[in-house]
Amino acid sequence: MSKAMFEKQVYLLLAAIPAGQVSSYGQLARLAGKPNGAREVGRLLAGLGPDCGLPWQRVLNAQGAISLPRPGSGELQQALLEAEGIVFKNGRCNLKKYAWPGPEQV
DNA sequence: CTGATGACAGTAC
DNA sequence: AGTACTGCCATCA
Repeated sequence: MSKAMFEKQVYLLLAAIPAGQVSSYGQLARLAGKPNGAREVGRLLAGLGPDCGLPWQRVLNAQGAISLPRPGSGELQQALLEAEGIVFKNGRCNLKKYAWPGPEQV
């Protein structure tokens, strides 16, 4: 039951991330109610698929880098984020600058 | 049930 | 700053 709520919260938060901003697995997990459920968030996104209709590409790890198991998808994600205005630096972006929710949202 | 794995995170060196 | 180890939680063999 809580599990369903958790994934629902994750979907909601994911859909709430505005273009040009990114969030981390741990951040979403924390907002969803699981401070240490980062892995569950990643598992959830992995089960969704590339065309689930949600901005899964706006979710990065705590280092602001792409953690996709398949390099091909990683390239796609980076391209999508760059199309939204995210500037990548050596495979990483300024998480502090694009982090959501930022200090102004909190 | 036990052990291993994973789109992670935090701390230690 | 970059690498290594450990911790958490859920799923799979």
